[in-house]
Order: sequence, then structure tokens, then C-alpha cells
Amino acid sequence: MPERKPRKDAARNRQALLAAADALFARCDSPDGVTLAAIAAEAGVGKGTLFRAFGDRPGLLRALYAARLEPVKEAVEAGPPPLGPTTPPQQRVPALLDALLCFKLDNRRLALALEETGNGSPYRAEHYEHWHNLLDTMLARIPGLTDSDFTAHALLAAVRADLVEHLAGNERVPRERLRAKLAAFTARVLDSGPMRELAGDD
Amino acid sequence: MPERKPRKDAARNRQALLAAADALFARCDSPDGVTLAAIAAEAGVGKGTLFRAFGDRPGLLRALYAARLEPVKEAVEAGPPPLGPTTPPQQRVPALLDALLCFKLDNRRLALALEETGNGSPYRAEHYEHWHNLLDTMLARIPGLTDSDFTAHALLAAVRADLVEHLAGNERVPRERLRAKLAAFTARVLDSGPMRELAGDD
DNA sequence: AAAGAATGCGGACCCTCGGTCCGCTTAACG
DNA sequence: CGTTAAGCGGACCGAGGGTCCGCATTCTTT
Repeated sequence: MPERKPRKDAARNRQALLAAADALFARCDSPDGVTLAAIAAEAGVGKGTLFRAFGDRPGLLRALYAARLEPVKEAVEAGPPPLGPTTPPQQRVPALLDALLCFKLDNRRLALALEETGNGSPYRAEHYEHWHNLLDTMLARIPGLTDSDFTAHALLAAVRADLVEHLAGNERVPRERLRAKLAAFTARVLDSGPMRELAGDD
Repeated sequence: MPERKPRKDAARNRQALLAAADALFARCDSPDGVTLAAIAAEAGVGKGTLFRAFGDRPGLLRALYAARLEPVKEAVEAGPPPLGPTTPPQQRVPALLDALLCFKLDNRRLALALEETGNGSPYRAEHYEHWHNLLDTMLARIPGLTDSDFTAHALLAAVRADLVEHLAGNERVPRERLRAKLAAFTARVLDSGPMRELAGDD
């Protein structure tokens, strides 16, 4: 097995770098303003260390993003309703989108940085595929809903980092208002269909 | 009036640069692969000329994009139905989105390049605001549709260049199929609402 | 515990690319 | 045809991502 455990200082530096990057992204306005040299400096290590630990810029970003996203993933995969897997699609889809929106609101800069430095499109990022698959599967279970594939893309597009940033940051739409609008939109997409007139219960 | 007419060679070079950029974007896969030096070389002029003509990279991109988009804008503002202003929102909204989708399909690389080099978010680009305003206004006229503002953003997000590129380019979804999916999604968004059961005519 | 091996560190270095500058060219106009 | 200034080109600059390699630190072995 080629797996050797990493040295202690390496692990520590890795953490320091993640923390430094996080801090800098939170502090700076534009993600491009955060240089790798600056991150290394903030962490108190050399550039070489950074590259050894993460390979390149996207690598670092992905690592940070993955770390931050972990709790959400957890909550979706094994958490309690309405996010958890036991919830029926009709409620779980809106819950998921809301969770994603909240996540991006809480990690605005970081999400922005990843989606725009992600080397081209965010659609190649593994986590995108993850959410898309999940959403797609859930949507496919909703009766009367066709094209779950495209619909999943479209719904995810509604919570893209730069749109969220634009609305929350530039236009100062308050958090709860944004969530409400997204919820309304999601409901509109899910509740449509040919036989809407008889579904008034619950 | 401070407006002096430009010299003949200047105008010619400007055109040559636009054409060169167009060609290179069409040829190259990644928009980042197209450097300004390459564009200048392709056009047979020096870099200085390029910068004199367009100021900077985004400037060139915007100019190119605007030129390409002009016909669409024209068709929307003064063309025949279903794109023109005489069409009622219910039909005009899908028509507009379809036109936008087709445009991005026909100008994939270019649209990609603009949206990702547009210095941060595409949401600051004037043309985005243009389409958003128009869509917003149209949506507001549709009875039973709330949050026209957010809905407009969400619908536009469904035809973003990188998503289109992902679907048409990476996943090889054929043009007509994509258009159909978008149309279905749009219809779903528009046709929803509380009093769906009585609208069978047209 | 000491010594050898291997892993990791740091920052000088390189390269590419957007953008600037300035002396020369050339269109425009009288 | 001469004057003028708009325009041209490409050498040059600075910034930032990524590489490299001699030195330091940690792990392993006896």
C-alpha cells in the first residue's frame, strides 16, 4: 500500500492554510484579490508548502469548500427531516434548495471564489454533480414532473453563488426575504402540472 | 461636440480585431486560452492597437458580445411576434428565453468568455440588467405570478452560458431537445398557480 | 539514544499574460 | 505639399500562479 501517514507538521500546516484562506476570503471583497502568496503568508508558511499540500489554486478551494460543505452533506444524507432521506420529495426538494441557499449566504465569498475559479464551469466540480444527481432522483419521483434532469439544473442555477451574492450583497435583499422568494419559486415549479385542481389536502 | 470621426485605418483595425477575436473564440475550447496578444496577432496588428481600440479585455468582449447580440435585441424590441412587443407575456416570455438559449448555443464560446471574464459576476453587465428588466416587467403582467423579480433571475439563470455549454457541449444534448426542455420548464413556471383548472383554451 | 532515510519546508526563480508607454508612421485637411 | 495629430507597434512592466532544490524536521531502526 502506498499510503503513508503524513507528518505532524504537514497536517498542522494544512489546517493553518485552510484557516488562513478562510479568513482572507471572508475579509476580502473580490475572490481574485486573494492571492496564494497572501494565503501562505497569513498562514505563516512558504508558498511551496501550500502547493505541496493542495496542488494548485482550485485544489485549495475545493478542499476548503468540501470541508465547509461537509455538515450540509451530512444533514442531507443522514439527518432528520425535512432534509434527511426519509422525507418525501415534495418537501425535501425545497428543503435542500433552502439549505443550499443558506449555505451560500453564510459562505458567500468562498462559494463565489470556488465557482469562478473552479477552472471554467462549476459544472465539472464533483459536488455539483452530487447535488444534481440527488435532486434529479428526487424530482423523478414527483408525479407529473417531466425532464427532472433539466429541472434539477435549473433549480440549482437559481441558487448559484454569484446570483446569491448579487441579490444579498449588491441589492441588499434580506436573508429571510430571499429564502421566501426561493421557496415560492420552488413551490411554483413543483406544484405545477396538469392535475393541479384536486390536490388541496394536508 | 468632442466627437471626431475616427481614422479609416482605425475603423478597419477595429473590425479586424473583432473578427479575429470571434475566430479565435470559435476555434479555441477554453476562453482563457485566447490571449489578447493572440487576438492582436491574428488580426495582424500590435497589442497597443487592441488596447487603444477597446481599453481592456472586458471591453473587447463586451464590444463583441454587443455586436452579436444586436439582432436579438432588435427582434425583441421591434420585431414580429412572438418575440416582438405586441405579444402577450404568456407567449413572449418563453419566446424570449428560447431566443436567448439559441443565441448562446450559436455563440457558445463567446458567451462563455464574456460571462466568466466579465470581471466578477455577469450580473453587473449592462445587458444582463436589460434582459432582467424586460423579463421582470413581462412577468409582472402575468396574473397569479408573484416575485416577478426573483423569477426573472431564476429563469435567466436557466440559460446561463456555462450551463448551456455544459449541456450542449459536455453532455451532447441536441439543440432541439434542449430547447424543448427549456420550454417545458418555462411553461411549468408560468402555468402554475392557484386557478389552473379552467385554462384549457388558447 | 543516535544515526540514517525520507518527508516536508521555504522562498528564490520562471513564465505567462494583461496592461502601459513612447518614438515612429500615416491618414486627414488646408 | 506641409503640417498636425490620431494611430500604430512592440519593447517593457508588474502581478500572480506554479516549480525547484538545498536545507530542516520528523520518523524509523537498531
